[in-house]
Amino acid sequence: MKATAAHETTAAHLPGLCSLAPVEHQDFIRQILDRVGDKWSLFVIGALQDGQLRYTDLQRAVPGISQRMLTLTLRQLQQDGLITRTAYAEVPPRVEYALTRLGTSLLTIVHSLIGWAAAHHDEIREHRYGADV
Amino acid sequence: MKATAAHETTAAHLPGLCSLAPVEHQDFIRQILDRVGDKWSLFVIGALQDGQLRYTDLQRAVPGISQRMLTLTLRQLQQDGLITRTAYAEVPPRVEYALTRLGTSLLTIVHSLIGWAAAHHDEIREHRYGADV
DNA sequence: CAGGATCCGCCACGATACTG
DNA sequence: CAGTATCGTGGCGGATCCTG
Repeated sequence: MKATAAHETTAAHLPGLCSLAPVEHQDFIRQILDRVGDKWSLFVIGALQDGQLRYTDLQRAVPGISQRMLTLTLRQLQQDGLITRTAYAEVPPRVEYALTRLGTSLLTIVHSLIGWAAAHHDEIREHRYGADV
Repeated sequence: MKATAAHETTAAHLPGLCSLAPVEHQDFIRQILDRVGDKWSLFVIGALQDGQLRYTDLQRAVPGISQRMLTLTLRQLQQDGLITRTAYAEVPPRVEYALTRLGTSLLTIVHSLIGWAAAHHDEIREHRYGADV
């Protein structure tokens, strides 16, 4: 309400969390973050970094993932254009999944994140489990 | 890559998702990912990028976050050594939160992720909501 | 082999009320 | 102002069974 609070730069049109991004992109950022935060998507992407894999290969490549989650994750990733799905009309059926260019570009980011995690691994652990070393 | 196709099939001690990282780090990666994937932590970190903020400032800076979630997120981030909490024994009470060096380094990664999201914003949207534009 | 369909437990998260 | 305590819920994700 009241527009007049112009000189008050506070929250109104202010970056907000938006220090990160323009307000218009916020919910989109949220979506991307949700996807990235998905329990499995990054692992699936990681599993595909060396080339295409079949469904069962992925199951083995990502230990602990359930069929349901694998299927769902794959669908989401495909829908976002991060991976491709190629089904061959053979018997037994064969389906290959592979990263798209977009997916590969995301992988780059993921790598730096993993790299960061690995680099500060110990540092964080220290903080978590007793900072006294 | 898998060229040699050793008799020992890959799965057992194999990289697994580990294309991403050594097996020993897997659960740690998971933890980091969980934190990054947190609904709010990245936004809180982003809000702090321009300097320290107080509790209520953060509430306004991160629209939609509840007190409960803000408190929990802050605690986690602090425990991981990503932010610092400084309480002043005044009345009314005042508490300042700020990024640590570690937190700032993570912010860099986050920025590239946000940057990626912004850059491929349209591309992903196309894929999601009907690829026909 | 590559998935669909279904049931269900768990806990992350939100809303609300209270406090030092 | 800066939290804590408590309750309720959605939906994420696991397990299991079924199919083309």
